[in-house]
Amino acid sequence: MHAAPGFRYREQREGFLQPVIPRMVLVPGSGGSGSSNEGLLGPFRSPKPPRELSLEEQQELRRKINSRERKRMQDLNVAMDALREVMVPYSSSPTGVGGTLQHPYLPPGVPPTGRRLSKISTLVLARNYILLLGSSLQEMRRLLGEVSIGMGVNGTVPRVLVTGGWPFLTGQGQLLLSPSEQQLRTGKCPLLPQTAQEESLAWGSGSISESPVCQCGVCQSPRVMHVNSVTGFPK
DNA sequence: TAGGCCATCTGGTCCT
DNA sequence: AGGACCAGATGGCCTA
Repeated sequence: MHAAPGFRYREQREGFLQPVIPRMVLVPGSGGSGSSNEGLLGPFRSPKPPRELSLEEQQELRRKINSRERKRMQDLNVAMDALREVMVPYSSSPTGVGGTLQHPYLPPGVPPTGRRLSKISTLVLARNYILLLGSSLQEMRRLLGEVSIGMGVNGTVPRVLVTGGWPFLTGQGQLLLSPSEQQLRTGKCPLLPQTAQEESLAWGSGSISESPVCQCGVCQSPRVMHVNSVTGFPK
């Protein structure tokens, strides 16, 4: 495993349960999410406990529940790591050919930190990546359409590229910019819509502010993550 | 030292 | 009944 700064794997320690379980049993109404049944003990806060359990049974049950939850979160982290592996080339490469490599999903001038992506950053970047792929696909379809029309050739363009089969952005709100275009727009996030119309299409209604840059501070990426409505991938 | 990020525990809710 | 999922609480580690 890699050991990027700020990255750690917490060891499994089943003994960690020991000081926790008594807390649950001995401190009525402690911890948890502020349920209204304060005063009842541990896992049996429901109005009618199904059946009596000994202290050992309670502890065993709590161990099982904790273990399941731990496993669930670990599985989630495995999936998150798998997603990171896809995003890592775009998040942690310090250099590229001929000098620094611009992060394709971070605004120009914002260097990758070299640290492991946080969960939220991973999700935001992955989302932007998907949007970019969709835009690229759309652009490719458009170019292929022009080529096929210019050549007077029908049926030679892969059908999936022309007719769809994968969600993508349509209309004038294309987020795809060529590298040269991106460089011309230094200082702005390359994924930002460039016009009011694009703004409306990309962010939908109810976006948060007039600032062109995401205010979340995660990656200074587009505001799409704050849009209330489901991301539009019109067919 | 404050803030960010994370793992874990815990109780509640929903589903099978 | 048991498992999955969720969100709040808590505490540890790390970085600026």
